[in-house]
Amino acid sequence: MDQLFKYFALFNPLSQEAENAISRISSMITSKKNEHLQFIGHTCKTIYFIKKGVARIYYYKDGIDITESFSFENNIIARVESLFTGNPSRKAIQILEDAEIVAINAGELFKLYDTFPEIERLFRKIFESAYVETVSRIEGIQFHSAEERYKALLCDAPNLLLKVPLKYIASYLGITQVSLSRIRAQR
Amino acid sequence: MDQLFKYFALFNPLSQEAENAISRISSMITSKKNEHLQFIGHTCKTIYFIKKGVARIYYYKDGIDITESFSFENNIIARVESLFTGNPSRKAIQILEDAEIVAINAGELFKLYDTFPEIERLFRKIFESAYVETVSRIEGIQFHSAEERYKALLCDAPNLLLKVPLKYIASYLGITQVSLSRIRAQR
DNA sequence: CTGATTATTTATCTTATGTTAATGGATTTG
DNA sequence: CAAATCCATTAACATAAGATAAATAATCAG
Repeated sequence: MDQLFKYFALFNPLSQEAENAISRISSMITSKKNEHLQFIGHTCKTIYFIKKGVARIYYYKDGIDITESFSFENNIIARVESLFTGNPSRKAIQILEDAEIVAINAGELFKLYDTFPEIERLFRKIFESAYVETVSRIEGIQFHSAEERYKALLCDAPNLLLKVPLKYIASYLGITQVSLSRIRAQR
Repeated sequence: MDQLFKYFALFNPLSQEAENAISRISSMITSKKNEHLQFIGHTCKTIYFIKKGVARIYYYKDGIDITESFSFENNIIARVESLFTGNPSRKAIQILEDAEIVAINAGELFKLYDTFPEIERLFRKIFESAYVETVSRIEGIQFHSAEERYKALLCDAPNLLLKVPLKYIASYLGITQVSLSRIRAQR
């Protein structure tokens, strides 16, 4: 759990009691490549922290598997469109590289908000920063070609290539794997 | 201010004291078409609530005016990428239809978070829901043509057309106004 | 080791959108 | 009120990004 609390401290350091409270509603999971953490149709009731490994969120668009996002070590992953609305999610979470994960029970977490304003503040800040990232991703999608986005992605996450099949990267970029191959081929 | 507190109550109803505290750090503004609420390069220190009128956030991409978002009556507008980071914003806020606006001092508001957890919770929820909207907008941009996005936009905000010049809608959709005209022409 | 999955290559084709330019209507402003 | 500016439409043409299909090569996993 230490690793998790170090990550939290980047946003809002917690008191010992708050950390204990979070520990109590969390569990450690190990999961192997290609396994699912969450399935399509279920309502999201867990926030995951990736200690080690890689995961993605994906969904089906017209029967085609689309990767919405990747998450690496030392990051949170959650299907916010379900977590914050209570609606069932059309999305799934899948492990792409053997992973160690902390699973935080979201229902219990939200209850902790009442007794620990510092915890509410922590997650407010975490999701504010995720929100800001998402806003700037829109700009990237709308005004850059697939090639530019691919290069930007590599800058952002250079080890992505080592860990993730290209077909997932292609769908993340919004193109076919054939197109991605072509992009990679030029030089 | 009543209208604002009704809007707030949709997310998290406030106590009388909390409402008073917010009133104290807010001011009423009226602004005419084409005026600016916020300029490029300034750090965002205000959250606006639109009681009446229309506004947009825009920025320049390669010298071209791009509309990032529109906001209508009964909605919040803020440049979150600056508000949450403290960085100067590359974006501006402009009024598109004569407006009455409540301006909330963000610095003071964030201080209120310490004394009024209910206010922190309120804004947490407001921005969580904005975040969810933004996530789904990405899907719209990546997997729908400009034509589909235009139609979806009209569904979403039917009175947009009456209030906003088409050139702004075009840049919001990521296309030129010539292309938008062509899309509108077919039937 | 062998079948299954994944990646690459090539070739062809589609189509959405950009660019430029001309026009007429609307709106602002001196 | 007239001139000037801005806005939306239309047309003609260009183009380039990416889809699709099919065949091959490489890699992975049981």
